[in-house]
Amino acid sequence: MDIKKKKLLEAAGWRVGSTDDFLSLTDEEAAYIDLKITLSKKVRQCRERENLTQTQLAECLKSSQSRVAKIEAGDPSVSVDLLIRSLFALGVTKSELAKMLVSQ
Amino acid sequence: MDIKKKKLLEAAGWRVGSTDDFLSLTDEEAAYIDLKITLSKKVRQCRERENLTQTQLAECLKSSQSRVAKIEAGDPSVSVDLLIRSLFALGVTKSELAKMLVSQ
DNA sequence: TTGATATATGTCATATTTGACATATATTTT
DNA sequence: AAAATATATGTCAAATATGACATATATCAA
Repeated sequence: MDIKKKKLLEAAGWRVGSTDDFLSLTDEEAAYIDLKITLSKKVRQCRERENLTQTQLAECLKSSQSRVAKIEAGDPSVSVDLLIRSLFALGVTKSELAKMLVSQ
Repeated sequence: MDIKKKKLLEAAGWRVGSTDDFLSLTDEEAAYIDLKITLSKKVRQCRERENLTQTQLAECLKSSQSRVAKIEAGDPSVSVDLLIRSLFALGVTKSELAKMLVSQ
């Protein structure tokens, strides 16, 4: 059993029991989940750096506090689109985004 | 945002920089569209480098040729999620993805 | 402790994205 | 040239993501 992949899924909020789905997680699926986790952590980091509450960031995004909470929790219902739009709303540039990907 | 104007410009192969004035986009909207254009170009680049047809890539993605065409055309109906999953399916790593963002 | 504020979680109707299909148009091969 | 192959475009039902809401649980100051 691949512990790394299991931790990826669990951290992302997926229910990982003893299902066969988990075992067949491909590299690209793992990379995708890994990316989402990375980005979600960065959103929280950037928001706290700007001293914003989740509610305030939600206003910038024209979203809701509960969705921002899900963004930062790496909830499976949150798309990479929303994660990246959140970072852009926090003033992150494309090259800063690139750095975020390599610096874990 | 005006989806029709966006699509018009995309079909015409618009460049970043002129989009701001023409569509009066916010910085974050411009950054988001710029990112999508960058990624869509990279998908085509990577696919051709691998000597795959759109149909073959579609098989890897469990999608369809027509959607791959839309991915590479930067169609507004295509999410960043799908763009990035396409790149991962083409074997691109997270750090390579990061380089793509800065090298344009 | 209490109250105030911030964050987390669950649900759901609506909105957006999706693969699939038909078909048009290039592009290449013979 | 035609035939074969590749790519583009439009449409649509189904799948997925979304904001909004209720409410639970922290966190912190008075």
